[in-house]
Amino acid sequence: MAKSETSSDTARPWQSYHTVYTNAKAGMDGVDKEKVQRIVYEMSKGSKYFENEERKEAFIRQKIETMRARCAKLTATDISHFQMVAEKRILELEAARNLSRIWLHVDMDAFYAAVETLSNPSLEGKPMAVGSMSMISTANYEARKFGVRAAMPGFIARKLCPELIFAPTDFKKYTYYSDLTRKVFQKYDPNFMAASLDEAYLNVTDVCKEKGVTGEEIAKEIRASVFEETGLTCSAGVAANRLLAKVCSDINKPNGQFVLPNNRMAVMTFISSLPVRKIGGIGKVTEHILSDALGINTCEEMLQKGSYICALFSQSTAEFFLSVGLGLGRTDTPEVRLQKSISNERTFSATGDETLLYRKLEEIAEMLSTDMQKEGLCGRTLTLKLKTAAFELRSRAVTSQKHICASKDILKHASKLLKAELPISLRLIGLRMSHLNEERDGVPLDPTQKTLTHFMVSGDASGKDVDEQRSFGHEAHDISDYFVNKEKSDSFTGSHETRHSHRDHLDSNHSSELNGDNCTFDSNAAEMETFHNPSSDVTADKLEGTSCLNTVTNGASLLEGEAEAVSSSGQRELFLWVNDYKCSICGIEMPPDFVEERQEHCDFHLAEKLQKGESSTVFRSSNLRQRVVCKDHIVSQSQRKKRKSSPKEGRHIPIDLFFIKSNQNF
DNA sequence: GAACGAGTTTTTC
DNA sequence: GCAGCGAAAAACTCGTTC
Repeated sequence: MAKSETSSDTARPWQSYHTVYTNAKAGMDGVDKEKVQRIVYEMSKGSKYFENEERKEAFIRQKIETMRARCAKLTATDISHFQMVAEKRILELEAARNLSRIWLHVDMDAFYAAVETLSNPSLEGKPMAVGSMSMISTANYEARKFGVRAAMPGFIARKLCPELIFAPTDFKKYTYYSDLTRKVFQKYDPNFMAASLDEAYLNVTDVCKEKGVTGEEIAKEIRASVFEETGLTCSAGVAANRLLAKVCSDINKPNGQFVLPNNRMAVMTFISSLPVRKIGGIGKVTEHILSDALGINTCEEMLQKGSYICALFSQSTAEFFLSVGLGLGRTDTPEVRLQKSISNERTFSATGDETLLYRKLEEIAEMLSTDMQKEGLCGRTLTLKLKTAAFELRSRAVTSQKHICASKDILKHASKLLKAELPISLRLIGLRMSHLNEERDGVPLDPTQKTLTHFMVSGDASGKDVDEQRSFGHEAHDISDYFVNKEKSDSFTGSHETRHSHRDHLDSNHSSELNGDNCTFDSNAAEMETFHNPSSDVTADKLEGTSCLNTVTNGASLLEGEAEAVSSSGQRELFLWVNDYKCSICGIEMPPDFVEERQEHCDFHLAEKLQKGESSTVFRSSNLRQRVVCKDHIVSQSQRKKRKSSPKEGRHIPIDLFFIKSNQNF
């Protein structure tokens, strides 16, 4: 089943170099695949990229070997068991087959390239690609004849086709034309699903009924209409579900369509010989695994080897493969398609220069923030993606309790993550925000998250006062030393380099304009909440860095929220970190960056008081508001793993238990 | 064992 | 002449916590 190293591999080493470029794409039927593979191999070998690809390839081979070994270990009883499992699942899937819908997948032909040709007719008939020397986004059909295609580095593309003309990407233009096509789609399915700028799924069941026409006729009409509106051609696939419609739209590309009748026999015949790679969601790696571990190359074989699929893959993956074997796909239109994450990343010449790296990070944070604000999104989990000079990928994430979208907040957390990875030589930095909601910054904490802090400050656990009460306008934050130093050195402040459109550039070395906010303390970054008590001047004292907190030597520490003031029975009692290190109540020492542990420690003392029965008056009175809390809960899991909780950990009260206890006191 | 978070992998254009 | 391989999103896996 598996491909073993043969003598031809040694004689023609490029044959075992798996790239995505030999996968048949529309317009590439007559391409000399071996020649393309050889050129790609020869231009790549010896590079760091190539070495990394080889590492990845070896990893996949290992995975395949493991799977084959697992297959070999399956006993006859195992196989018969999994055969039954597969058959049962196939019957269930078959019972749910829905052939009542007519789905249309519309795919614009070489979209970016076609738009470029439209605006520059001299490109007509010439091989051209949209992109740059480092990477191309798409190629027209003339270029595809040479093996040039999307996701190929420009320098390889030029080697394959020396006449190749490059056009820079212009997303504004593509968006404009995309909008024109969408206006057409809208007429046929108001709930059409845009898959990308140049692709959409339309449920035309209703419109076919209304007009008394077939899916084929609607497809023709739509394609004609798109051409009329844009001057661009597209291809369409018509089938009973989205998965099949997508496969169908590729069959008669460009400027064609294919209709798969809505009957089981037609679907099964169509799917039987279909290579698995044609299915959306099955890419280079899955194809490789299915082929080399299980000998599965066509969709039909998914069913034939159902027992092995059920034995080797997770339930959801097995189910997907079996449904592919049956030619099943989604037939519904999801009511809401919520975006799960939003990200921005940039590649640049590999560097270990920390100043440069921080500058890049800052640019990306800025771009991400802009994108998020455009979309009206805020997120809780920030992931830093890094690609080392050796092309190895890493990611580090932090999850905050608060949804954020401001660049200064993003940068604050991103800086911490990056700082932990230094020194490092990088060629890419990316930032991704997930756990999105659609509300703006400053949303209240999720009321289901019953943190002690939240409970205390809101009084009624609703959290509604949190933002109103957040009053520190001049906090220091825990941003990396770099930004503090940067402000001092003024190496960026006041520079007014142009900010370019982030989508159009690879390897752009521009520096974004750095406004004062990014260099100075920001108002939200420390996430410090102050609840001012008219009878206490804690807030004012802190702001002025005087009197009651003068045991803390470092003024900045005060502003970082490293002090806690707890009021008890109207009598002010200070709880703070002496010398920014030592708990004033029990004397336990904890470094300043143990933010979460410190918070936990504060909570512990507070809970201790409550347990001693000292709490009721505190909670009943408005003095509750005078607690100054440090709420920076944002600590990466990796950091958490490294650090152990305070020695008092054993006495920590589970938060839910605490709620029960304190509610009893009310 | 479900939910969640972090980190990795895969796919797509 | 020379070196040189992207960006975005989501799924998946695994460990931790409750």
